[in-house]
Amino acid sequence: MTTIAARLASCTDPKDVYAAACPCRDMLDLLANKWSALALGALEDGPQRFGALRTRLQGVSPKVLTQTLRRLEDYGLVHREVFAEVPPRVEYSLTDLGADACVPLAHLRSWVELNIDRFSEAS
Amino acid sequence: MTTIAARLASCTDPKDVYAAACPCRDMLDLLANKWSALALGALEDGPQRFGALRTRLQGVSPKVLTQTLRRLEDYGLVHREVFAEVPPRVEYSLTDLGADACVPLAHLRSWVELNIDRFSEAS
DNA sequence: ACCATTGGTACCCATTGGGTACCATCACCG
DNA sequence: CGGTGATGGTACCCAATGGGTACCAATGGT
Repeated sequence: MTTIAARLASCTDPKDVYAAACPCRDMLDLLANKWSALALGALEDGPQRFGALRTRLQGVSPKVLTQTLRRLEDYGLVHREVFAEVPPRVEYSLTDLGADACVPLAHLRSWVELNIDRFSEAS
Repeated sequence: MTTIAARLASCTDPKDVYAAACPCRDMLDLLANKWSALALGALEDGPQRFGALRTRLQGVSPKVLTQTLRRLEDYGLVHREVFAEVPPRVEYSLTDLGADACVPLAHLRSWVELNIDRFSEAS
């Protein structure tokens, strides 16, 4: 097992997203992802159930949503709480780190919406 | 052929990255991508040749770099200029739109570098 | 004659993104 | 007492595609 701390220590030029071996690269890959950006943004409104997120993120399949949320949970951006009820209830919420990550992601999302008219047409 | 303008018009709730059919979704997918974010950031320093970009974006393969740059060019974020020389010289530079897009992406990159220590270890 | 340089492309492969079908459980209704 | 609905997934399967390596074209320099 390789912890993030260990990888940072063994990284000759730490904290540089342009270095292939730097864990920053992995974190950028995690955040610079369509579904991650949308999921974190949705959770800014407060804790959400799986079904609510699925509705909000139009077009996402349950499998992909699960993958996305679990990955965010693994890295400490999202908290997952299961309630022992029937039918099952699972609530996802932002951790402090996740809430902080929302700031730059929100900028990115709103930049896209504000500038969509300026894009060229795809070939 | 479907232009962005046409797709925007036919989109019931325009300019919403959460709508599956909105072109904003595609643009978010374009920008919320590891290599796009790194390539645009590299070009902030001024026009760069293919080889320089390849060196800067450690770990990128030529094929993937080409794909990334061409896609950015298709959507009007990057300008590609070929000089009729031997050996060939190709310079990539930011368009005005690309330069604007760099702002939120730079925030994202620097946020990652500043907060890397706070991430949990991956499972 | 031969090599180095540059910006790719051709080809191939494994990973994985992604979709659909299905499940387990219990409350509730008839 | 059987049927139905709600919920949060997982199992399974597949095409796409991300990605790597090998190679090329063209010419100036030695």
